[in-house]
Amino acid sequence: MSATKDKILDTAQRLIGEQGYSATSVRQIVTEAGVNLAAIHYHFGSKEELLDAVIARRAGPVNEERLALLDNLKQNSDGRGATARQILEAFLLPMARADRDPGFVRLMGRMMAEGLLITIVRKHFHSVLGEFTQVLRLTLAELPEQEFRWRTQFMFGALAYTMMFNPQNDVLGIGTEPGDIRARLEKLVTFLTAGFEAPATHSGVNQ
Amino acid sequence: MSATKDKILDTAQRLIGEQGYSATSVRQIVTEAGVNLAAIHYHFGSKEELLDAVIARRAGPVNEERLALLDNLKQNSDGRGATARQILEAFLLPMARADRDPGFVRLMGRMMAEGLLITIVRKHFHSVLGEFTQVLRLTLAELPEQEFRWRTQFMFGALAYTMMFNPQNDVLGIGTEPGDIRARLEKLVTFLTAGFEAPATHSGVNQ
DNA sequence: GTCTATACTGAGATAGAC
DNA sequence: GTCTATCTCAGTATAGAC
Repeated sequence: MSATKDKILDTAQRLIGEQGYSATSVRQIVTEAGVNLAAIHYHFGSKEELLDAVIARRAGPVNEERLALLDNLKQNSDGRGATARQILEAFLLPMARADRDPGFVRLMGRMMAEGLLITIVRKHFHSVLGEFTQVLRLTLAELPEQEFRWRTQFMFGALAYTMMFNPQNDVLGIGTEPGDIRARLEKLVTFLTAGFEAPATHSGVNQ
Repeated sequence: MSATKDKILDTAQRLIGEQGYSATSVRQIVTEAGVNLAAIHYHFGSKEELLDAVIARRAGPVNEERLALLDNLKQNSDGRGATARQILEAFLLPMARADRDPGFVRLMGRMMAEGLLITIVRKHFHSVLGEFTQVLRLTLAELPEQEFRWRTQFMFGALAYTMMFNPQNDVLGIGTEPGDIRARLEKLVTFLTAGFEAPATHSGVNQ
């Protein structure tokens, strides 16, 4: 692994996390990394594949910890299933481990929020997400299917906003303080647990 | 108001809502609208000001209905304040009125999610958002300040994802059905109400 | 007042010299 | 492995036709 490659990965993660994918040019990345423009094409093929490499570099450990925690839940909660809170903690808190590399958390939030290159995000997280929604579905078995799926969507939106939050450009202008990532995600778990456990919406035709 | 201007506004709203702001070129907009490239500069000045005009065209009625509903709540809930659910309904459901122009809802979701041109979104919605968070803060007076602010962030993330949802490019791949926008937002109100009313997170140093 | 043709700068991608 | 030159397409700007 060349030093050039690492410098590009580090710089790309930082700049894309701060500014977004589209707003970050490869020319800015190579300038700040101190390498040549064509180096990105040589090492990664394209801007999009560079992003893929940035995510691939850090996604593995996070997913491994998630699955390990989920396995623990499956074994220790014999009889009745794990609680929604336990499942959500197992899914969300491993991201806080990446706190040693906070740029990765922000980058993932950006990617989930922008929604354009979501195929790359799915490539690295789709299977583990499927495992979690399956377990969570059993715990919330009484919830109508559409209500459950929409709540999963709500979770992702809230998670994306939480991860990409940056006090420097507070999108809401409400003065939220960052705190460390773990404290953030713990607040999110509280919020989501209550949301998922709420009784189903009683509405008219469209359930 | 020229027909050219309207055609540009309609096409821009649709394409940006579907593809995102950065992924939509002004050349694509003028081609599909059947007008000349320079028309965007002539009528709006720039791509960014075009987006501003698209939002300005629809934001007014939504905000007026929001404030009217909030005023009703203030008057009818003498003694104790309005419930969190009532406040969230007054803030979220007026967007469903724009269901007659579903492209606007999707566009707003995109803009909130992308976060790059959030200054434009804030320009049209910041003051009404401030009114709502103020009223909601009184109802949830016992909640620690940081917990309340983070929950507002969670709300925005979930709202952005909900509004920009498009079954054609389901970002999570979980097969969520769209339903109509009102049914979606009602489910979101249920979810958010429970989340906001949850007891504060009991944690260590970082409250 | 509106619209068109055209040119300018900077982006990502790529071929080929070294 | 690295760099220069160049291609295409993006947003923008302007001169001038109607």
